[in-house]
Parts: sequence; structure tokens; C-alpha cells
Amino acid sequence: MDKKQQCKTSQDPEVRKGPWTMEEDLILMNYIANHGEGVWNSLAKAAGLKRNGKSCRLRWLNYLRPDVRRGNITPEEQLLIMELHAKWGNRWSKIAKHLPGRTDNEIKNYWRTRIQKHIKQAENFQQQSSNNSEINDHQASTSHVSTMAEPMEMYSPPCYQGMLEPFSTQFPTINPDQSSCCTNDNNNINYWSMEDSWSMQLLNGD
DNA sequence: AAACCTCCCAACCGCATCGTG
DNA sequence: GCACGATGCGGTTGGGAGGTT
Repeated sequence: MDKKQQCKTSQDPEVRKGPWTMEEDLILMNYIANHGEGVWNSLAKAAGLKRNGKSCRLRWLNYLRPDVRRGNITPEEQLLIMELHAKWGNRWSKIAKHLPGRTDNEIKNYWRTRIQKHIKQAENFQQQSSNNSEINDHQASTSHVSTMAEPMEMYSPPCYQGMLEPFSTQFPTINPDQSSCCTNDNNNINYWSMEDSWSMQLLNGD
């Protein structure tokens, strides 16, 4: 039990928190099988679960529901998620409705783990970029010798400018053509690697 | 072998919205 | 129109599993 949980349970010692046990799962499933979903707070009480309604609802929707699918998000689903996220942003429940069997929680988790990874990469890249641009501003007026200078200058931020917002509008356009426009420049190793790795992640499901 | 790190996901929290009296 | 409880949603966190050093 962590601090939060201790705090809460001290307020209401009757309400259990934390991971669900198999027994609790069975109780909830049996109850819903026999009585159907209803008012979650009263359902929890009626079923004899020491959980609040919210917790029961979440457990049912994200885990116990018979039609719920978990893991192995297919490339098709990935693309759909990308498209829908581009359209609606973080409207996970809305997106989930278009992916049968997938829950908003799963999609959200999926997106965040991928995106956070990507954001870190992009942050580092931007930092590098700005650091280098300062240097480049100085160097450009004098000489043109830095091997890093060109890739960084070439980094027009069509995809990542602003770090977060553009994701919603740029992702649907991700395609080999877009990548290639960034990679035509053979010197553009840094730019390509980031863009490419992201695209490859999308396609490979990693 | 063990300490450390990273990733993933279940579950919680707070806020917004909806429904009802 | 208001108050209140229930539900839905999105953000965040904690911990386990697996990988790396």
C-alpha cells in the first residue's frame, strides 16, 4: 500500500484499492452475468465487493468485458489510431469506439508510451538543434565547415515544431514520401534517423 | 549475480458532463 | 434554475517484468 492508498483507506477502511484479485474478478463477472450492468455504486455493494463503483466499472470495461482485446495492436490499428488521433487529439474514448475490443485506456497507454519516447527524442534533437544553431549563426558568417551544421539547418520542423500540437495534424500525412523528402539529402543523417525511427516504429509495432 | 534502468499497463485521481428530483 | 449523485473521460502514477550494465 502506498501513501495515497493509505490515506484513502484511512478515510474509508471499507473501500479496497489496488490490484484486483481473481476472486473479486469472479464476483464481478458473475454478478454482471446474472444481473447485467447497472448503477455501479449499488452494483458494487450488491455484489459484495469492497470497491467503489468507479473501480468496478473500470475493471469491467478495461479488463473483464468478454469482448475486450488486449495486446498485439496490429499495424492497421496503429494507423487507425494515428489517423483518429490526428483528427480528434486525445479523445481516447472516441478513438476507442472505432477500434472494436480496444479500450480507451489501452489506446492511451499505447500512444503515450510511444509518444513519450518520441518526444524525448525530439526534445533532445531540438535542444541539439538550438545549441547548434547558435553556433551555426556564428559560424555561418565565417565559414561552413561543421558537419552538423547542415543537417540541423535543414531541420525544418514540419512534423515536430512545437513538440506536441503538430502531432495532431501531421501524423496522418506520415508516409514514405514525406520521409523521403527529408532523406533525399544524404547528409541528413540525424534528421532521417529520428523521422525514420518513428515511422519504423509505427510500421513495425515497436 | 545483482544492481540499475526502461518499458508497459492496471488502476487511481480529479474534473467535466449528464441525469434526476 | 439548482443541487447532488452517477458516470465518463483524460491525465498520472506505481509497480512488475524484462533488459542492460
